[in-house]
Amino acid sequence: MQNRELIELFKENFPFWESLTEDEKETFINSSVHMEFQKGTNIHDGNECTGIILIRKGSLRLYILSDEGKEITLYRLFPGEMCMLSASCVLNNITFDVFVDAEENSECIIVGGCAYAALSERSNEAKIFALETALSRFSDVMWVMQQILFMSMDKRLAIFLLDEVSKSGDETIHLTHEQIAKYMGSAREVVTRMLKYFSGEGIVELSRGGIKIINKKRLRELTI
Amino acid sequence: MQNRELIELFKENFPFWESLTEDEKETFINSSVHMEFQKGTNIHDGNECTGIILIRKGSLRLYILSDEGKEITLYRLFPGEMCMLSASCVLNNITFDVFVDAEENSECIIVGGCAYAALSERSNEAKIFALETALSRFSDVMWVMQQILFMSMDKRLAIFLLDEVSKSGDETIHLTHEQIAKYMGSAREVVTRMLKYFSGEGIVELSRGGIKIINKKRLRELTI
DNA sequence: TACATTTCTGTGACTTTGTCACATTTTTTG
DNA sequence: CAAAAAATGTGACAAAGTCACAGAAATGTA
Repeated sequence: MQNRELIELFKENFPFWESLTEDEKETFINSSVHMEFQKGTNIHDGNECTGIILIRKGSLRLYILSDEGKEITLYRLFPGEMCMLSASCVLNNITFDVFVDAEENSECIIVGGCAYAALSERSNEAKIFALETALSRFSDVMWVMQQILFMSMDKRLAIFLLDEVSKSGDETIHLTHEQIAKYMGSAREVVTRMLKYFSGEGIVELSRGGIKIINKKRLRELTI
Repeated sequence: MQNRELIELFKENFPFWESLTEDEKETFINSSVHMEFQKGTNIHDGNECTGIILIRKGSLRLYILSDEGKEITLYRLFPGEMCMLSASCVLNNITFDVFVDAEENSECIIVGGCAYAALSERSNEAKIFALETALSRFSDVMWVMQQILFMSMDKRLAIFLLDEVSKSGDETIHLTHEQIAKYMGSAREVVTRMLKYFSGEGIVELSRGGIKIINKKRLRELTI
């Protein structure tokens, strides 16, 4: 990737970009790397400070992990979005560990956490941006938690399926039950059973690796 | 409360205090009120922007609430602590509703949210302070969520009881099963049953409104 | 092509946790 | 002291997660 392009990207994504000195801009650019990740690989594991991840292509999944290996997906990241929680050394207030995996073959720009941390010592704008970006995810996470803690499986699954359809524009969702379970913080068998029930009710049509929505209205009713 | 005392309090609690102009300080003081709350009353309900709550005496409980009335306690606030999530108009990034109740008869200083919001438009320090304060609770909430989502009841209850003892320094915990269930995001019957089991194992001794820890070692083993 | 392997789905049995209904006990209050 | 309120105890049941394993579909490989 050309520097030209990188600068364009930073200009779009970091509102404080223009307020930086030429030196600061250069340091910022030099501390950034372009990386490609194969589908399924782990990008960040909560230990070291990976840095700020800007997604260019593909998609990432951010999740927490229990000792027993259970995963709860907090949110997913798509092109144009940014992952701030992977830059632990920028955010001293964040003490919990998150994990980030590539869901698809993905291309990212990673801005070194330490470089950003140093910058945010000098620039209030940079600091505020990091805090606001992180804090805005707090609300996303609370939405996920409220779903898991307060809603029944049928409702949650209905919400998930409708969400997927509206995201991709495709009436057929190309995900395995296992993947859906991970996204929903549930178990594969539970998803299988509920999908089978939906299928029996004529709401969806199941095939290996695919779920076709055939009665969106019924599905919406379930989300009420 | 005297202004003198109030200024002292603000100096201690707001790191940016000294950087304010005399005018700003005055506005800040004028937008603050001293309030007392009876045990059990609701202080903030997620609708309007109550403001920043500084706890002087007593204790508050911050929780989320489902449509069906189920509560999940996110954290509790004690004297010297501050509640930023009740100042929704300061934090545009926070879109979820929290509720705050007085657990005990409590005394608080409430700083008007709009006044703070106006200040944080001018003062980066004030803005950063609000963001950092809010963000630091993100980690607390994640700890609660990890407990609820990943740990078994016996372990969670053991952690809770030990926590209570170390907080109060009293070997007897003066809480009802109902209260404990609310703090833990569980049901009263579940707490009753588990406590009965603990009691049968000789770990605790039960009485109405009280739980005496008699085998702390066993309790600690449960938390591993 | 044929066979082995991997991935995905289906299912019954069981555990844990939460819900509901109601009984019993203890404390508070008029 | 009686009545009401608050706290606790308990059985039956429901929902969701876990475990074990079976079978189907896709993929890889000789």
